[in-house]
Amino acid sequence: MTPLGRTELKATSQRSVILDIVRAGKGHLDADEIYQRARERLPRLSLSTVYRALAKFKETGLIEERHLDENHHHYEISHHDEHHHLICTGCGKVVEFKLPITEIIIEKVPQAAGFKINHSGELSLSGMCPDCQKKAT
Amino acid sequence: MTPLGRTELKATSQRSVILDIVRAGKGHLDADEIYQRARERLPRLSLSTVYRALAKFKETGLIEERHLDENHHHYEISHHDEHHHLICTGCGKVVEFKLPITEIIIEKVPQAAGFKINHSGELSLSGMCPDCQKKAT
DNA sequence: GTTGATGCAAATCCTTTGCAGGGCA
DNA sequence: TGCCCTGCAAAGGATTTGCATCAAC
Repeated sequence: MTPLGRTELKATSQRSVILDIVRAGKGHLDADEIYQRARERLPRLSLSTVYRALAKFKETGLIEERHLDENHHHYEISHHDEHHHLICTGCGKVVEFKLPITEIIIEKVPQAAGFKINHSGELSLSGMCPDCQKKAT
Repeated sequence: MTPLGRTELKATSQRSVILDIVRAGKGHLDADEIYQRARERLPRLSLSTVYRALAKFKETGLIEERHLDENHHHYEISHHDEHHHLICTGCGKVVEFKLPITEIIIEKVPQAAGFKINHSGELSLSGMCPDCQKKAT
């Protein structure tokens, strides 16, 4: 079986399909969406396998868990640059952008002095995109 | 019964106790913690009342819901200035700080142009505080 | 052959809802 | 009085876990 990145995880077909889907999903899929898509290729797949695979991937740093909204998680392949999300409350569109928030904070926030902020610092803002603002009028 | 801020909500003893606790909790209590504390004063209180009161308070803008961690919500009295949280992964300490992230983004992120970012934009970072870094060595 | 991964079902956690009774305006 | 609020119990969605089986190393 093709190895999964450079991890020590046992490579199974389930895992490679799941990882594939997360990769193709451009980062904004939740567990259930991943499950639905994976099932088209592996009809006997179970949801718990999806959760367990995602947990392992997260543990080894292959993917990251995001909290775009309040009720469940979304997953994306780990990037190495710091990026964040802006979600339109109108149409649900997700805009990804880069900004070194961590640096900005270290620089401007005295209370953060000495804190070792980890890479997974995440910023999710919501707002209304130009299109939806027009529609709303 | 003492009115609850300047809202039109019906004032009940449950609600005033709950609001009191949220206020005293300095913003980092979840529903169950609020429930436990409120029960000391109102032994017959039910958890659903807590959830319903929090929902109402949120709706009227009296409090805000935060997503400091992955599994449940935290509540705090609405502030009028934009502030964010830095959570220590070692001891769980929460440091609040002020920073006009929204402005910074509008200014530096081209993709955000035209977006109307709403006030509730929130940033939660995690990291390790100086004390915990020492202990970890 | 071992060890870790899977599928299934049941369990758990957090939150919401239905309903009948009760309290504030 | 009328309407909103409450408590209780049951329902709901997301995620986790126990267990026997199975596949990767």
